[in-house]
Amino acid sequence: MPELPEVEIAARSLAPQVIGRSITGIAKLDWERMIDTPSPAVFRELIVGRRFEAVGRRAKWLLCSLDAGWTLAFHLRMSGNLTVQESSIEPNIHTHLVLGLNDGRRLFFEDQRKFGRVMLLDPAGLAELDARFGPEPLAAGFTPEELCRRLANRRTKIKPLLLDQQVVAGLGNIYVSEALWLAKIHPERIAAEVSAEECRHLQSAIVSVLTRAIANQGSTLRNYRNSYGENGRNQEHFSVYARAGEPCERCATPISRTVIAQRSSFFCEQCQS
DNA sequence: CATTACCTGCAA
DNA sequence: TTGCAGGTAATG
Repeated sequence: MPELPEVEIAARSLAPQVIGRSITGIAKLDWERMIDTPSPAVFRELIVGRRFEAVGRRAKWLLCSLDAGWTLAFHLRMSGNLTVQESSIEPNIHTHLVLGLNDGRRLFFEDQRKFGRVMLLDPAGLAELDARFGPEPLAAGFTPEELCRRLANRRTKIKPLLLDQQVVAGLGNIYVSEALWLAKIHPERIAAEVSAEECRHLQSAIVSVLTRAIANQGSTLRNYRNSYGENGRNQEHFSVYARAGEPCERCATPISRTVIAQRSSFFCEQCQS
């Protein structure tokens, strides 16, 4: 899926297209299991007439603030896409939710693999969601010291630990591999054994990898598009992800691929230790 | 910690 | 046909 940069770009591109618009109705909903909460019946009832006031992000959730304190939350998981389409465009078989907007356009939630989720939250529900995640890596609170504290005493490998959304919010398989390469840390290192200095490098590597990905409009491997339907370009700038066998850009050693905690991991065995 | 489940499509 | 894919939750 979309990781933090892709969700951030999805939110930024969606915002100007929906803010101030109201939801006139549900034009299509053919996979009710994607509505996590409330029940699909209640969701159908509450969503009509709601007005978009803001669009943001927390971890990998895209959050639409609606009137009356409601939040419409989307998780794109592996293959989800949110786009705004003209009234003449018909949804395809992978578009499972279509919301009508009062400017005649429609918001499409397309999701080939059907892992995506939608929630309509009241303020308490939103607070509960927020509490499930660690710090936002691009916010002021994400300091080297904060990251160090979160790695301390953890006997697990650094790579799966960084995928844990309670440790740092929004990282996924691509950007963890990229950040560990930039920080020259081997993905199988025990988290607690990462030194304070390495931790500082890792914190700054996470920030720069994510910042660059956002500047490049996110990474499009397969399904990801922004809310105008446009591809990201960051996949052209990967240093290690999906580049097994290609030369490391620092030392020319072929990039390795291995499986750590059931996920593909890419790294340079020469310059990451 | 690992395994399985959730889904579909694509490339080897 | 098999394995793999940007994620996460629920199991041993």
